[in-house]
Amino acid sequence: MGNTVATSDAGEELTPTALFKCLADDTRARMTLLIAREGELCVCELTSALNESQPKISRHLAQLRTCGVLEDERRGQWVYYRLHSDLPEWVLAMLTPVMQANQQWLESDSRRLAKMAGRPGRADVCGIRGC
Amino acid sequence: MGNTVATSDAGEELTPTALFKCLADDTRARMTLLIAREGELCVCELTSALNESQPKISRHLAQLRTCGVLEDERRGQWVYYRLHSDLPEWVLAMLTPVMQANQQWLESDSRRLAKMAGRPGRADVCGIRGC
DNA sequence: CCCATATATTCGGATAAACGCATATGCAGG
DNA sequence: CCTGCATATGCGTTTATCCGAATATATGGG
Repeated sequence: MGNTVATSDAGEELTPTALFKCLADDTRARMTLLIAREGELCVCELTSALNESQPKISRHLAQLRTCGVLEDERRGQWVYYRLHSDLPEWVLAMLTPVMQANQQWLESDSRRLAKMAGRPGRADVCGIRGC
Repeated sequence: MGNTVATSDAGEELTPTALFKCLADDTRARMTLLIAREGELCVCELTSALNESQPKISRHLAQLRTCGVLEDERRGQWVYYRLHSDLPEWVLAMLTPVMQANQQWLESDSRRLAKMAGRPGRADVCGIRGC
């Protein structure tokens, strides 16, 4: 089982400008806020949620990972992305109100995510919890 | 006395992406955080603080004004910029921790601002309060 | 009215960012 | 091993962004 935690460690220090640049794209902003809300999501979930091509999603994820905003972990055939565990406090303090106040902006994405068939690692098909 | 409050009103709604794009530039990020800290600053103060050309500062200020992040007010020969009074709460909630946690990142800018000679509307020359 | 200072805008040109498409890599299962 | 699904990356092109230099507008004062 190839479980690999990517300790990309962000290398560079995360300045305000660098962070804003990372988030200054529709795809990246939506993904980051979705991930902040859901805890973690794999590439195929993000592809469905944002309704974009897989290469596009993957390339933007790589950017967020390189910036140190996200970290990835492979579990079997899927790669899950979540907020980087070494993220400075102020980044979380910044992201939280943005996410909370913009739920409606994420609505169509979260609707597609909820409707997605065959989600890995979750109770599929049947949307009822504990089914 | 040509006092003019620019009610630019932001027109468009401020999405997370639009906001991040506004701030995704070193000049704009620095100016915005400096203004958030100082309350308001005029163009010549920002030009000194950031040590950049006046056209460059002015162009970036225009962008921040167009986005609805800043509002401007002319007082005599100077134009003062401050955070837009109609800014959604979540924008302030986002900016505040960024500003507070990155004082050191703003250090050289604030040092230049403090040392600036001939600042309008403030006690010049002598740096001592109540002088 | 003219000058000095403060600020805004226009114009090319250079650089970087984002995209679509094709392709490579990685893992699971038969 | 071979196939299928998930994910990543390389490449060429289009598009957006940023900049310096020059210039335009606005204000206040003699």
